[in-house]
Amino acid sequence: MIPIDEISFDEVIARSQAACEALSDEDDGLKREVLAHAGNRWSLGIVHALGVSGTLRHAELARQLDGVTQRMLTRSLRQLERDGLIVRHDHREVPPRVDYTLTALGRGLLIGMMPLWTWVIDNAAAFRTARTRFDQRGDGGG
Amino acid sequence: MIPIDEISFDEVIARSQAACEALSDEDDGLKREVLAHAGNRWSLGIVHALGVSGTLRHAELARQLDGVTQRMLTRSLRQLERDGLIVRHDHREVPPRVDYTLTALGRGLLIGMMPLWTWVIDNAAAFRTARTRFDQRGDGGG
DNA sequence: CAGCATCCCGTTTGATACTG
DNA sequence: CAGTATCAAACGGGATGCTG
Repeated sequence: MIPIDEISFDEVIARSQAACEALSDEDDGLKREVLAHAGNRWSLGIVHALGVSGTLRHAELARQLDGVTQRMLTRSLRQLERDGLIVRHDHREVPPRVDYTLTALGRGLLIGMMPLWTWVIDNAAAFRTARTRFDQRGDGGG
Repeated sequence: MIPIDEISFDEVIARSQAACEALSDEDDGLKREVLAHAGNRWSLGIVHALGVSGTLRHAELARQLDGVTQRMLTRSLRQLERDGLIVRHDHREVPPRVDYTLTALGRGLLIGMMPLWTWVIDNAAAFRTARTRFDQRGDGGG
């Protein structure tokens, strides 16, 4: 992977350029799609919960993502399944039993997200500061 | 940073857990917020274009993000500015001249996104395959 | 317990026209 | 050229009730 601390910003730009060029027009949509799905209210929580627990049932996920409705949970689950991030296993039993697991792709997402999380944590304060300054600037006018 | 290739999935999970715990309730919202903004149709393209070109004017951005409307470009720009990712520089000239530049925070985003892009590139085919299989499975059922 | 169908709302996105 | 205002469409998200 990329030892980010050891490369210059120009290097980053070059890599970013290369990465974006490697993605064709269609893949560019895919890129945003991934972000959009990840930006959904529950998708990330599902992937994370599944990553931590390994396998979870519908109700268990509903409990861990406290606040989610069945509708949205099912929706998110389907989306994630369609994206190949999770696997749905229907046991076909009389008391319905269905559980979900992360695929290799899903684990890859978790891994790929890590640097972003550490970045968010590291810059959470900066975000708030920027936002506050922007909000206050509305008065003084620029 | 994290030499991802050299750590196990369990390690990733542990780190992910730590990362999620490090984010408080409020910060958790921030996390999704970042993803949501990044998931916007144009935000990512703007950050990338700015990262590559350094400084761009409104019209130049509109050209590079071909397909964007003035409305959405301005909106995305404002959002990005509010998030502290870009800086707006109004030259206050008679033929209006305004240009935008990435902040350190914006460059950080670009850096943090890199692993995710490489992952998307590496797994673009897997995404399509998964989606296709999911779509076809609708017939066979079970 | 798992999941689907229906109705409903707010936000995002976009096409068009207008201002300085 | 940069930005705003308005109107309309698309989508995400949610509450409720029903099925197997």
